[in-house]
Amino acid sequence: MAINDTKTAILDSAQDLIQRLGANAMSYDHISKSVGIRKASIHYHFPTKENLLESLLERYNENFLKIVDDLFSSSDPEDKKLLKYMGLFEATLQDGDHDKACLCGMLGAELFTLGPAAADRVRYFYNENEKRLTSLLDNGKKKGNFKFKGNSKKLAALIFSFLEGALLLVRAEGGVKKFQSVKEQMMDLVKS
Amino acid sequence: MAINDTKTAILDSAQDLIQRLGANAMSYDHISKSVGIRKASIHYHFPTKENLLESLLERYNENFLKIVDDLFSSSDPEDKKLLKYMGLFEATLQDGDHDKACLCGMLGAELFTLGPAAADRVRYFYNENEKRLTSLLDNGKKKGNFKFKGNSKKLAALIFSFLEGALLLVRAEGGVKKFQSVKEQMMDLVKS
DNA sequence: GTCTATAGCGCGATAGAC
DNA sequence: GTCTATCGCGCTATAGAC
Repeated sequence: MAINDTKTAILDSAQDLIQRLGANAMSYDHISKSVGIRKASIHYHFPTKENLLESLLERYNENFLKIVDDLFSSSDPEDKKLLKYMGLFEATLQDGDHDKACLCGMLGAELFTLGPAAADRVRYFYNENEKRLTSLLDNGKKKGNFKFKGNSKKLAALIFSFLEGALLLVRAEGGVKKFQSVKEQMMDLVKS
Repeated sequence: MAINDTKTAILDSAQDLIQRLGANAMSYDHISKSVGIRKASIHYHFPTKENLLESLLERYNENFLKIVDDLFSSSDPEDKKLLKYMGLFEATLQDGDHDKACLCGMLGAELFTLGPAAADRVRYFYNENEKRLTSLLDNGKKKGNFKFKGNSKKLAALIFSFLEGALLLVRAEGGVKKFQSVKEQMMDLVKS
């Protein structure tokens, strides 16, 4: 197998495991079984678990933020962009074998068990998302696509917390259907 | 040491560890060091880890819901009750050594690694909180203490998701101060 | 680049003395 | 009720053959 294909397969497997079970329940053994190579071979590509986590977060952040940037630079009105943005989280939930939370949401719970480099990448993901949401809300409010009391930065943090929390909680009960209904409720709140 | 004192000390230590690090990073070894007894002695009180988790959740749910019930049955107006309810989560964050999330919020991330009895107790906590929030919002809307578009049940789920999410995320950056500011933003949204 | 084999540790759990 | 001692397993990680 070409080196990058194996690397990708390992990262895919690790990401799936973490999004369902968390980083502390993810192991080289699990990955090795799902990828079809031996534990020792994983160490060739990613010497330590901390190293694997860092690479995974780099890929995840880059991919996710790229999608957000494309979405937010489209010509849609701001309210529609927000709905689509929340749809990204909904899509995560339905990805593959189902019941996946956001990678960085899961790692937020386990934040104090991570190495400093991985923890920084989790923080980066939060900050970048809130930044982009803040300007979306700002622009939309100016144009009249949103109508809300309070300030855009605080509302951005609120919406992002809500999305990360909802993704975790609907896995316990309600699933995608419940996520959709609270998503719509969120839209109601920012348009009144 | 009297049996119940030791039991309590073990539960306290386990709860602290889980609220900071998660259930999969909590171990009998850590507890034994913090309580000052040997690992084997913990097994006398709680034969298995699953058993310990169930007892801990039973205590946590009972305590928390009792406080909520007292709070919601007071004579305060509904908006003040909501603010105080959100204050319970804020207090968790500042409890003891700091940076603690809600016990059931942490376990939500690790839900699929828990035994079925513990997972059911986590679900119970979510459902009971949303139930109580739903009727608070309903009552407050009727009396004019709240003004929001949409329906009370969905908004209750939204607020609860937000609180659990925010508690996890502000540990990465912002802490209590950030929690307070998004809490106020939430109040703004339900009163307009 | 992947393999076998193994080191070394921390984990949950048990047996039996006191 | 707490102790010492120990078991067996899964973990991350390394050495060295192919």
